[in-house]
Amino acid sequence: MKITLKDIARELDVSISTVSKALKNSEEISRDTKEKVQAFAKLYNYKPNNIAISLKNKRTKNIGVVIPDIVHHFFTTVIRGIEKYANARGYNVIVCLSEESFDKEVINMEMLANGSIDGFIMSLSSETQQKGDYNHLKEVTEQGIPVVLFDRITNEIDCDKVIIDDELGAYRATQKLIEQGRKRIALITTDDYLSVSKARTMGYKKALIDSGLGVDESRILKLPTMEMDEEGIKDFFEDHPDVDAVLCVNEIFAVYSMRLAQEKGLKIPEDISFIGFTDGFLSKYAYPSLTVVAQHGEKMGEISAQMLIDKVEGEKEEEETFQTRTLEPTLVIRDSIFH
Amino acid sequence: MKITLKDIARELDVSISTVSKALKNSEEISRDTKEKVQAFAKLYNYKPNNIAISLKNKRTKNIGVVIPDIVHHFFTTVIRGIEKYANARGYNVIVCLSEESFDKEVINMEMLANGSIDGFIMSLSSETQQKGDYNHLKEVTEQGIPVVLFDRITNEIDCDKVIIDDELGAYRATQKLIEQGRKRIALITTDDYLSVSKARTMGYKKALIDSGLGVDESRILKLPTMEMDEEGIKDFFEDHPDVDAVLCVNEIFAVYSMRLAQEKGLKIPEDISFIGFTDGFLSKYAYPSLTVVAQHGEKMGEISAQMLIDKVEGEKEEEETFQTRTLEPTLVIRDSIFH
DNA sequence: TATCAACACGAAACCGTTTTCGCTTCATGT
DNA sequence: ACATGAAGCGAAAACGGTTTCGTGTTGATA
Repeated sequence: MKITLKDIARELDVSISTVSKALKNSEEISRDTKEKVQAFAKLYNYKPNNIAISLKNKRTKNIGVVIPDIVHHFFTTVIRGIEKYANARGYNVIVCLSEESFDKEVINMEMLANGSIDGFIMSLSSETQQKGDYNHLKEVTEQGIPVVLFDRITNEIDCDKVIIDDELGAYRATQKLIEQGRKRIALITTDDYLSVSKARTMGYKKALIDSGLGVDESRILKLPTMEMDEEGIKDFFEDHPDVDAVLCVNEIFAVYSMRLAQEKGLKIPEDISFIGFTDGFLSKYAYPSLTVVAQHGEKMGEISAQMLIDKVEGEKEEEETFQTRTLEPTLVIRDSIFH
Repeated sequence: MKITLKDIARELDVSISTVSKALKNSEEISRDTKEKVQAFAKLYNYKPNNIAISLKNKRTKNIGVVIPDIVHHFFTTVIRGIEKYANARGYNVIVCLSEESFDKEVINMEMLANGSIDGFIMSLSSETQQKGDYNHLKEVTEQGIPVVLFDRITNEIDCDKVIIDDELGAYRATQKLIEQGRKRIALITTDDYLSVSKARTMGYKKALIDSGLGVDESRILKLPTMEMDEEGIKDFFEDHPDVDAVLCVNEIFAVYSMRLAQEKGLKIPEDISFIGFTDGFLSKYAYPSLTVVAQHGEKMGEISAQMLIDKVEGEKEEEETFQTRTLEPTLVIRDSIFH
């Protein structure tokens, strides 16, 4: 069905090399032959086989993206950023989901590491961060496959990294709430093994301490995972009827918390304020709309892709040098706090 | 860095064929040699090169997914379904975004069609459906590359298809609203060139007619695209202060409409009811929570992947036979209508 | 002792390209 | 008349595997 160089060569009674060169407009080949070959190729819609070229060049023009999850808005926007940038540079994106599982992460990487891709863009699964086992990443980098880590990163691996300043984001958000006179600010987060949650918790605490309010550990709810735990949040608010502001590490926790508050008859933001992380549809279309720390996922994706492709295409000569790009979070003010 | 058969052969002073066979536990090779080779391979962590195998087998074990968009929940869940199923069968998923553009869709397909993938799973871009130009699909199927179309499909192409019964979904939703005594039911949709919008509009009209209410075309708002058009919706409600229920073709239109209603002081569902399409986070965590026609995206993804892989791996002998799987939509009742 | 199967392995083709190198052929200069 | 060089093309290796077929050795058998 698909035509190859060999087919053209046979039909036109020339050698495969001649066809190959003719199609590349090589100086070596006469005008006549080139025209003949090119016309034939166009007629039969010849397109070189990517796999053969990959084998020859040892370059696939594929990049592997391994992320914990795809339904949450943040990761979705990152993929979009990666895809747009990568596509513009002629790369395809292979997406693998670890679903927060260490084993799946390992398996996915092994599948891809055997020639299918030129490099990885990853965000670590929670299980991986919890175990602290990064051997699969080490193996891959030792094989010379470039890796870019974004958002959920680790210091144990030497590679390029792209993050937002989560601590700063949480700090500013908390500060904003304090400025508006909030005194009893709760934090709904996840266990500290998630690098981002840890940083956000630190920012939250720092803001409280800097303003002289001090940290009340009981006002911090640490859920086991990023998965929604409606009961956990409900119980927390039962136990803490006095909180006047809530910072959440994602938008779902925040929007759900807002609903609980509304169901108890509280006015937002008059009685209680909310700020979340991730600037997705939920935040924008919630009622009231949610103030968030925007993570600029698409930008992160773009930058990750750029760093990876630059490394992939770069000369191997220069000794390895890794950089960490830190993006500044932005506070998007909406109706869940005072304007 | 990566070890090859040739390396092993040289080190162990045997031929490449022997190594290949030994690693596959061929009967041809003696116990001694097999053990020697296998031990060496394990020690140096030999893994066969996927690209070489692809070239030989003319099978990549990659499937190409071309969709208009990735940030909307529906497509996200479809990808997840595809990825899960495909991964379980040893396939990788290459995701390409057409971003509703005909040209991008064509370019993406051409990139992938030259050997990078074994088959396509696609949902048509709105521009493609508008133009009605499906030559890129024809070319691909004529090359013998299997295609599965989901959700946004066309009858012009012979291939496997997976859809939900959009007309039935809209019919049932409308019927539900009518049962609850609604008389002036609006529809917020997009232009009819989108296959799904067209079907949903038909279901809506059919329900109105069947119940004797009759269709008032002025109560149908056709937005140009699936993109949010806040002004358009706002104007529509200004012009139609009397509607007592709204059916929307996605969840964003619905949730935004709910907010407009709330801002005007209307009570949901006492004064006005809302039903959307797509059972995502927005619907679930909106306030009030939104009743929706669930599209079962993950299931669609799974089925699409299964149909595609079955076709890819199936014997070419049997004459081509294509099927269309129609999933039944489910009405998920929440607080935006009476229970 | 000649024959023959079984055994263990290697050579080579093949998948579809790219690319280096060498071989003709012909025109040019001396 | 003959070396020289360029023009135009082909052979072959290479990328990393799989697989078919052939071949040399061994031991058993007639």
